Amino acid sequence: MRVSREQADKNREHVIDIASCLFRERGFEGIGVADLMKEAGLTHGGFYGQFKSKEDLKVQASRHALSRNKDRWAKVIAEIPDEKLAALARFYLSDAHRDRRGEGCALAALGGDAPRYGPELQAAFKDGIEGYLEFLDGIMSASSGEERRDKTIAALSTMVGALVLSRAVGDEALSQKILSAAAGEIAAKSE
Amino acid sequence: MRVSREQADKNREHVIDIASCLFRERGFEGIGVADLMKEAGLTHGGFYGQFKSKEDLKVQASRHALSRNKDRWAKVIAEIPDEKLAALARFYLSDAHRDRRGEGCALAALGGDAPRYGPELQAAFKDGIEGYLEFLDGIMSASSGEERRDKTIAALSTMVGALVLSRAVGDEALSQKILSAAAGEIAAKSE
DNA sequence: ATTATCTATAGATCTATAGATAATGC
DNA sequence: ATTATCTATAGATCTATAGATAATGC
Repeated sequence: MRVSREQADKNREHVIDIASCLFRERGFEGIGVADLMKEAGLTHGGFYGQFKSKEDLKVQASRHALSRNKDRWAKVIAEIPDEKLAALARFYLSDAHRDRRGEGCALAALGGDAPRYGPELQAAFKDGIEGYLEFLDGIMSASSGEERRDKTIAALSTMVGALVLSRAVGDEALSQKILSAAAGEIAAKSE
Repeated sequence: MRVSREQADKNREHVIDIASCLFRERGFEGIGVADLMKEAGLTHGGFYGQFKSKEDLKVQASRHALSRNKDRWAKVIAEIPDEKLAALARFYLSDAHRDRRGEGCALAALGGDAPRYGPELQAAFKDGIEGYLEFLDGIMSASSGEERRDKTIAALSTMVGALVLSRAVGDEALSQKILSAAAGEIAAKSE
């Protein structure tokens, strides 16, 4: 039954990885500890040897998802020479991203739920959001200082809001329209 | 025990009203039927004489919240002669709105959860979002037709996204910064 | 007679823990 | 000897229903 310390570490990471997807897909309350562990190929009781509580996993899974999302952003625009923000907005506001909540942006998938939980989860989201803003600041061509930061914040807000709305309407035509309108506005503003 | 048909209607509306607040505050899964009914001064079992299921109440409470929010918007800008969109953005992106999830915009409070439920709930959100867009179209000074609709969609996305982020960070300074930056950008764009 | 609401409960599910088991790591 | 994981279960909670009760509405 017992596995090596190395394997145990891998198992824990695997649980965090699976939780980060299933929480984004079904919400923090949409999946239980037993089902999560089954999905990871482990049994229910083993969970509490690795995590303090389900809340603890919510925090770790959120940090994991936010960090992975940022890495993905960096990869997407690495090869693009200019108009980086417009390219990122197109990527973020794509059908593929909208339809894959489990792998997509944790801000859009779980940001609305974050304020209902404890300070540790909110700290995870704070760190995640600050990371995104710094990243966006780095690819913003326009202006500098406070003005740039304001534009960065507005761009992130527009992206997150549009993705949330495009997923909530449950209507393909309107959903498409929301994605393209928001992407278009961000591109126009970043010229 | 039995009350008049009129009183029964009032009771049902009261349950919907309370549910629309508590769902926004704690999430659809954050409050149970028994506690909801207790909050309304009724008993658990009575719920199923008024509603088909909890999911049914989620739909009705969402429609109720979205409709009330829109009425509120209309009142807020009724007296304002021009720069209506900027005024609405300041109202929407205020500390007061951020801190009162239970009475605030249902798109920001529950929009991220909507895609996890059935088509009837998504239809409620679709209708709500279309209502907001038509309303915003009416106060948009700039341009007309498709171009105006795009700007309307972007403005709503920015407002919803910024409110979600300002609530998720759990940090007063950053939260304030997000609200003011987004309000400023919307005002600048609507000139 | 009808029906809005009440009490009581079935049945499922959820988080967390206790104690056993068996492989690792000293 | 330690510990990662397992089985089993406690105890709480949740949705939904059954059947009783008492006031309304014909």
